[in-house]
Amino acid sequence: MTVVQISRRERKKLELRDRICDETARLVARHGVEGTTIDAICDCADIAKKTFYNYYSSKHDLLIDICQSRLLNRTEQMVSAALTRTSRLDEGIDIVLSEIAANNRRAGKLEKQLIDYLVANMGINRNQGADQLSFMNRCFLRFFSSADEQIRPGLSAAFCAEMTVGMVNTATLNWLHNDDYKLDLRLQELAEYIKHSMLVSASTTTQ
Amino acid sequence: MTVVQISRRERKKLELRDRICDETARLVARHGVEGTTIDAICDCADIAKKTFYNYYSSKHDLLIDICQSRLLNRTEQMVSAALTRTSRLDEGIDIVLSEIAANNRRAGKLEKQLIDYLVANMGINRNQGADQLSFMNRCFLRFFSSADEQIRPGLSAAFCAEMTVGMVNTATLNWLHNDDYKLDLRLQELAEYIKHSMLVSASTTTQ
DNA sequence: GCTAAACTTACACCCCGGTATATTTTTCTT
DNA sequence: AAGAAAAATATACCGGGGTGTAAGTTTAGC
Repeated sequence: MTVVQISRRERKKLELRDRICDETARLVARHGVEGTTIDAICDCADIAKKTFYNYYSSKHDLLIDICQSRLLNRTEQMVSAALTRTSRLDEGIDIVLSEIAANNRRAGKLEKQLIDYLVANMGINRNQGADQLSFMNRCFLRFFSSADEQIRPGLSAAFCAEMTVGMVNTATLNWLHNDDYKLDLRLQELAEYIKHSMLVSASTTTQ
Repeated sequence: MTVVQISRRERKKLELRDRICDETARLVARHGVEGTTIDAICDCADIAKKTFYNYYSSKHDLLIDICQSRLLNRTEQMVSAALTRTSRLDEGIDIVLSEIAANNRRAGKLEKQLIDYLVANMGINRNQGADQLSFMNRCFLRFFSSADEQIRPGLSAAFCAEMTVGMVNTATLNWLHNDDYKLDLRLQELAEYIKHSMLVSASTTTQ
């Protein structure tokens, strides 16, 4: 039955990698990104420093990995889910942006730290790995490309995707560093704006 | 005649501050931001490390100061200049975005390093000082506020300013980390988009 | 079971940003 | 010209990210 062609060695490696991530997440939730040292991570995960560097080439690498699994992939899934629920981009935009708002609203300390790290380091590909900004761009590119005909003539899917990412990011950043920033309202405003300016108005719809 | 109420002490302090900035700029142009160490800066400026920290509280502080004087203030002046040349926001947008494109096109290594640092650290106000993102927002807010009546009904000047900053930043970031990115074209596209979607079309104009 | 390869470990070390201390030099005041 | 205040200095140090080495441990495959 179990065709899992995975050796004990490989399995243990995966487990350890997970443990490193989990312990790091715990520490970041408690002490923030800057306050979380590699040594502390190694202590908690009960490994030697050198072992850590067998798994991640740098602290940045580790953090991006955590962001990828806990934020970026989630966003991608959200966008995909929106596309399966509707084939109309205007509805999709509403769904996605309101979900982003909801996620941020209920974000705990860990999530806020991660969002902060991620958005602030957007486009920093210190390492080989694909950078986060491109990831988001591709994610929204898939969204807009799924229905070119709903995009306003003159605009390209790539342009819409890039600018959407840029606007969402800037709103998120402003929210993170501005206590009285109303992210929900801004994203709602943004959704209206995007629908109105990037998409052809669906003739059969509200007002 | 010379009413300059500035003591030798104050003058020397200003000179030294300038020297620190200049030497840092030279080093950054040659070795990048990461490759420029405080020790190297102190060597070049011929001061003790402790003296450096009398002038700047951190490396970040210094870099932001350099960015402020060489990028942000320039942008602000550009926006102001655009407003004196025309009272029409659509023309202003064209002027500003094409100048940003031109500036980036002829940016040397130093400028690219600074833009990179600045955009990547947008919103990171590690220190007390006003952060850079707010600065840009205020800058464009002044722009849009100067002629509310030209803004599309339903949109606010604050919203337009924020989103403009976000879109320009994301385009800049994509350009920095993507060799075949056509920033000129994107910014042109963006200018058209902004004019069309944020501003009321001036009835007396082209097509 | 035995061996080779993969992996982990402890420990010492480098680099860099930033701090502490105690002393000397420069400038301002009068 | 002398004393006070401010600034600059050399030097040693700390903490954290990251590396190098040489030995020890686990695993895979026979």
